Amino acid sequence: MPLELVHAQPGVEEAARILSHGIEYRMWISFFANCTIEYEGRAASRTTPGDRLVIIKPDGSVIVHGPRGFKPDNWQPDTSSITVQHSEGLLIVKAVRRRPREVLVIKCGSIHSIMILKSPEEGGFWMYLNEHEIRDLLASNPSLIEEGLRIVDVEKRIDPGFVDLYGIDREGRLVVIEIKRVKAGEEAAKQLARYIEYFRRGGRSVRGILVAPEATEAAIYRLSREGLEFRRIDLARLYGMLKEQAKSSRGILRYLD
Amino acid sequence: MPLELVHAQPGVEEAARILSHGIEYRMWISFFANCTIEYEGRAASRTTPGDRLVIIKPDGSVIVHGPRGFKPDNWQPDTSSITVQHSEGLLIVKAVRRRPREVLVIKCGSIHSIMILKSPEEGGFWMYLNEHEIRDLLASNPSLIEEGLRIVDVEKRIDPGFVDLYGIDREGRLVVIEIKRVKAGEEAAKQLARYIEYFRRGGRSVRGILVAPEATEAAIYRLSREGLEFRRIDLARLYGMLKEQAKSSRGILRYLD
DNA sequence: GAATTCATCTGGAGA
DNA sequence: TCTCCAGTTGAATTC
Repeated sequence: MPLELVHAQPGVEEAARILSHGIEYRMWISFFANCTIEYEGRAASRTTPGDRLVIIKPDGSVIVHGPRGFKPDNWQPDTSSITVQHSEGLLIVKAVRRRPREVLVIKCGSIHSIMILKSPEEGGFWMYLNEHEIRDLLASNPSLIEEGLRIVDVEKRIDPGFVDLYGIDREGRLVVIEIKRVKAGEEAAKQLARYIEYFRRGGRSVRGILVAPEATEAAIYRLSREGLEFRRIDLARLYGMLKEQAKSSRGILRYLD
Repeated sequence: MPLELVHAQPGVEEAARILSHGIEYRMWISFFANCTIEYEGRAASRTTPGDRLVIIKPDGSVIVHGPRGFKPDNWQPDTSSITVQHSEGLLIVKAVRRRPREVLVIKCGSIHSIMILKSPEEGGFWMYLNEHEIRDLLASNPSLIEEGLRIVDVEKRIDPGFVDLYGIDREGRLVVIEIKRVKAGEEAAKQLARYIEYFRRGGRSVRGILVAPEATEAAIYRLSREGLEFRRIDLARLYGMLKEQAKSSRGILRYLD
């Protein structure tokens, strides 16, 4: 049973007491405050005052969010120490990181509200269909790319980088396969072209296939210009296959449906 | 004067009412809940139940944090709609994005606490020494790179991408300059090589200089093999120059020290 | 520990 | 809209 506490409009002194206690007992803290942020480390920055949401997690991560967007205004992923002080009507939270040496200072003029959670529960884990899994699924089901294709190598290292899949088609020709989990842009086509060029320089005849859910116009054009091919894959279908696999093997993915 | 509200242990129905109201009036919401997350879009994922912090910002961004680390468990940066329902003892928050089509569903079994802020104030803005500023500083002080160098163009667009700085040295030769704010890896050297190749294909003799605080072994080797040069810059010195500039011009950077 | 690569990367600028 | 590229990128894996 989690223990939660909420505070509206605490004074600076009370807020300092609450935060110190929460940090000491590794609680999970979230508070709204009007504050400035100062950061010095790999870069240096300073902000004007504004309303922000400050999060301090049980593991010591500190994250400061502004009112817009996905990205935090500032953060400290792996703090070695967090200290709380109050002086001259300001609440000051200082988070220090050792390597690289970085200091984050949050100066709060007023604290609007504080929420604290002492949770006995670990966050649930999660799983998703990433490029690795797409690659492995295609490696074990190469007919999804082309009938008669046989995969010889996965993540084959060559000079310009890594070839996702490397196989032989039904007519015995070498096939280099580049996989993108999202819409493939021209850059992906260029990358495949670089790999192919490497093999052709070595005097080998080779086909190149870009595999992705979709591709931009520029990518398609670049592929055709380089004598390469595009093969569309259906992510939802692959996800379904993964779920089937998971069900039959009763593996880690059993939570999927 | 911001308006803030806090709620401890609201029931599912009350929580739904509070959240709907907050979203409708574009308030800033933060709540602790035991929940699962389902996401389908560019990837697909589902989690087991766990305690998490959910943030809904005035601009419609949704962020879900687990108890550890800097990165959120899940998010939706630019929602086109957020809906709140309750059914069978569950509070369900659904955030949908149009392009790319993505759906994020948060199912809460219990809500530990809710914090809401109606803030009249925009978050403060901030500034730091980024690659942009390094580039501009070097453009107006090219002797920091080389005595007698004259800058002709900044962010010059060519086919393979953008050239950071483009100039002419004291002997009248063309110079292409690639800047990195952090330690330059082999990829930076390759990028410069691609630019240089573009000019040399055009039949022009040209020097290439990689400018960075430091460079990896692989980068240095690649540079020497391609007949390119490396020039170390001192970030602290540039930062000092920036502060001097800011002081004398009383410009936007006056907060820096 | 350094270096390399991926990420639901995000975000911004330019054509 | 697409493309290119920076980021206090972070995080994981390999060397």
